[in-house]
Amino acid sequence: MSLTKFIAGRSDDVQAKRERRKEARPGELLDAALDLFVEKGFAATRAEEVAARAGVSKGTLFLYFPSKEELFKAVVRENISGRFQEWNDEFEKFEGDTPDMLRYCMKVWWERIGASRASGITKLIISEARNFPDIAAFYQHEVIEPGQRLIRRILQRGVDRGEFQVADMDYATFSITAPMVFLIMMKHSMGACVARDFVMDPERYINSQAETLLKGFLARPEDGKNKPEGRSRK
Amino acid sequence: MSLTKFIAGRSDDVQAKRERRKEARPGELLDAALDLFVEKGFAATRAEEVAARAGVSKGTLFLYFPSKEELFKAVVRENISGRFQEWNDEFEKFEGDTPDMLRYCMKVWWERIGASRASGITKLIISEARNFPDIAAFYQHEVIEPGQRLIRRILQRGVDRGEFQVADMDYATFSITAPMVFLIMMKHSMGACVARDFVMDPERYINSQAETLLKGFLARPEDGKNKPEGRSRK
Amino acid sequence: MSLTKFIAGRSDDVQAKRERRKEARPGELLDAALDLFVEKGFAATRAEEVAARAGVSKGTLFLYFPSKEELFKAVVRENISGRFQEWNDEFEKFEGDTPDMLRYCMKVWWERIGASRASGITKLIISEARNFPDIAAFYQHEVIEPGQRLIRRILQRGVDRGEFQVADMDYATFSITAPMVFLIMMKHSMGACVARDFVMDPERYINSQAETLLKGFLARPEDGKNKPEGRSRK
Amino acid sequence: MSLTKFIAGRSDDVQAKRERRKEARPGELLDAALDLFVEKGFAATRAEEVAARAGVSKGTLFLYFPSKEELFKAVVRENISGRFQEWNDEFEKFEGDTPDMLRYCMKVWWERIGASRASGITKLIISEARNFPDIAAFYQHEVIEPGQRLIRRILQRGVDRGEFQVADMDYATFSITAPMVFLIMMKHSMGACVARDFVMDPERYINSQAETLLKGFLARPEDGKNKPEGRSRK
DNA sequence: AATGAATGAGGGTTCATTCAT
DNA sequence: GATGAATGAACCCTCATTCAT
Repeated sequence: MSLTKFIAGRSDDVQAKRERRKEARPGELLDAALDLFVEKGFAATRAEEVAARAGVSKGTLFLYFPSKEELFKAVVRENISGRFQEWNDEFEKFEGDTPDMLRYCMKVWWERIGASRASGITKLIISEARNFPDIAAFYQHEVIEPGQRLIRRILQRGVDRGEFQVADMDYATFSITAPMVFLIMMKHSMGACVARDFVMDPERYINSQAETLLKGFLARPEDGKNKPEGRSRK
Repeated sequence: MSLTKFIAGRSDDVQAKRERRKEARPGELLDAALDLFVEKGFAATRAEEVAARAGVSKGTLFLYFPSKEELFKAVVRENISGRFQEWNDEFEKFEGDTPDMLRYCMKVWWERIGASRASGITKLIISEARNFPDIAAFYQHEVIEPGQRLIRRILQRGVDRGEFQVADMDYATFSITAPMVFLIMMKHSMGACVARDFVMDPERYINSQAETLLKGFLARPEDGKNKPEGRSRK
Repeated sequence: MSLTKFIAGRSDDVQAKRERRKEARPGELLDAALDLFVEKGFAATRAEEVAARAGVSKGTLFLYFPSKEELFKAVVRENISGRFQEWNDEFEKFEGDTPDMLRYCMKVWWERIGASRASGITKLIISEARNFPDIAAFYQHEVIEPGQRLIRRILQRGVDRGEFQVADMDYATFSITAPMVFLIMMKHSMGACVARDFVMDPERYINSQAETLLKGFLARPEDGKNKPEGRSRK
Repeated sequence: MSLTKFIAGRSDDVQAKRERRKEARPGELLDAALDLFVEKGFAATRAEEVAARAGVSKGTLFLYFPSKEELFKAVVRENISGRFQEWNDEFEKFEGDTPDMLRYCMKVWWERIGASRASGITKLIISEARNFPDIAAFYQHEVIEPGQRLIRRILQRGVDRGEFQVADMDYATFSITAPMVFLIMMKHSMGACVARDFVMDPERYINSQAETLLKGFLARPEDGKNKPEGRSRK
């Protein structure tokens, strides 16, 4: 998943151990840092702790990243691989009906992002946005906007094929985004702290949410009689 | 309920004017602290800054709150509205149909929480949950669960009256919660950092979202034929 | 001597002790810092040590000076009081002959600068010039150049009154400056490290030097016959 | 005399070319170190930088010098010329008059020390004396004192031959030393930082200084009437 | 011998907290 | 009660030094 990890991955070959470790270092550090930043936030994470979790000393961390802030930025960059082109292609070739496409989209998002450690990044950025506005802007540009364009393209396909009826594209897009954000924040914030007498199964939630949204999007003749927005206040 | 409220003695009593400022101190500190904690997070907020914004000296802050952490907890307690009883009553007496009730519920949430400074608390808690698990648990208990019970009651009413068809109560509840969480995080995190070429109108978004969800909830004879969730279980 | 010291000087009045200490702090810190910087150089002086010598904690130092570098700059500024105007005036009114004037000038320099702790500043700046080029330039501007103008004025007076014969004004000025620099470096560098089997008496050295220079400057008819410089030009 | 010289084996022997670089290592390191120590001082010079400038790795530096401090001492030892015997011989054979001898002495000092990189050592030692008292003492012993003996011998020759009249031998010696120290400190400290609107030509300065001093030393019948030092003793 | 990755003690700086006034 | 000067623990970061390769 991570470029660095990938490089470091060739591990059982005959190679000087020192050499191999050197190549693996940045990846190990970024790994450790991701966990800790997600868990405790930027400020509460101590550089030494990151180093320790990566199995190196404090000094080594600063051998690879010039400052804690740069480490943070590297963590973000590392985990934002622009996978959107690939996904676009994948959806370009999708042949089923659009409701299935949306279901697949959300399922795939969960499997590849939501359920993976990458989701921590979103939590991290949302939590630290105000302290790292440039990172936030970068993320907006590199992740949020491409993601929303992808969703919008699916919705548009549904509309074009007469499958969906969408009153407001922008807000429909947010409707699909919201449960993802919600899920991530649950997973990494409240959910991590709360006794599990009731735990949500994210996959079921995603499915349930997809169906609920779909019922809303599905075009039907009688839909016109429902009070649509536009009613909308102020 | 709130310890801090108790200390501050802020009721609607009639107090001598000259006593006013002194009595108001803790409230002003909590106010300032809320703003700063929401804006920068717990760790990045300096005690002195809070004091300065409240117009008092650093020492005074510690006169009212024994530590920064206690200040944080007081901020949370102070701003966690225990208004659910009141809202329960309000909805108990609601006489319209349930779709209107849900619309009204979301609208009212936006007006009283989402649009007000109280929304900052949610952002704060979600961001800091991992560092303050007891606060998170407290919030879960005092806010999230009552809130969800309220929503669930509305949904149940719709089901009971034959207006809604809800396959899974829990996840339907989350469907209504998610856009609220999403809205708050946008408002206080990313949204605060990103150039406003496209800004969402939260009220319109809430409306749009309500309608989308409603379309999903609305009971109709043919609905049974839609593939329900449970389908793509892993 | 120091502005801050002067302010702090009003010490036996009835004043809150805390208040008084606050006013005295910067001066005490600058005092301690001067000693240590002169003794050990900038890098080898630890902030904590400065604080300790001033009788305060490390944190207090940074209450008054935002960084070690700013402390250094403050030490330099503090000790470079532009006394040259005052000295100019003093010499303007001088009524004796110019040889006496030069003798007086060097004597006074020794008493007021060379023998005082202010001389440490010169040593400090000369030693650290390469690491603080802006400080060096500042010193050049504020101290060296005014000092040399003063000396040059004296020499010019001697020439104008027919007492001196000066072939090259610039280099004559350096001839007077050199023993001062020499004396300071001896005092604060080598001299401080070397067993005192032979110690120079600075005052006698200054006198001796003055006489030697004066013999060189004294205009006499036969001087023309001495081989002047210009001879062994490269 | 020099330990480092011994290690480096740098004599004028004919060595195999391929061995050359290896054998030259310590010398190259000392060279680089001298430059950097002179430029930035001991503390501000980083071991890695020295190694880099010498074209080797950090580890190699510590292969030849057990510590940075030992490197410093080696730099000093290496560059402290024990040339005084040679110079003594040279001056023993000098046949001109003593004023010319003094002129020659200062000129030669400038050419061989002042103008060369060797002058950096003096700056270095003067700047770092307090942190390396043993080095300072060593320098005093090995350089300053032999140098002063040499000067004193010249002065004595002048006195013996009736060319000079010297009231105080010690201070006269310092009079000749001072401009050299002054010149070195200018060259390596202030002078390196200051805009060159006025730059001194060291050779001319040395000449000028020699003439000024000579005028002071030259014995003449009327000299007795000048107020000698001893006058304004405190 | 040479390398350069790794170490960790050391020092500058911050800031919550204390306490004399 | 209120103040703000003082404190010192904690943390980031540097860099001389070590050592496996």
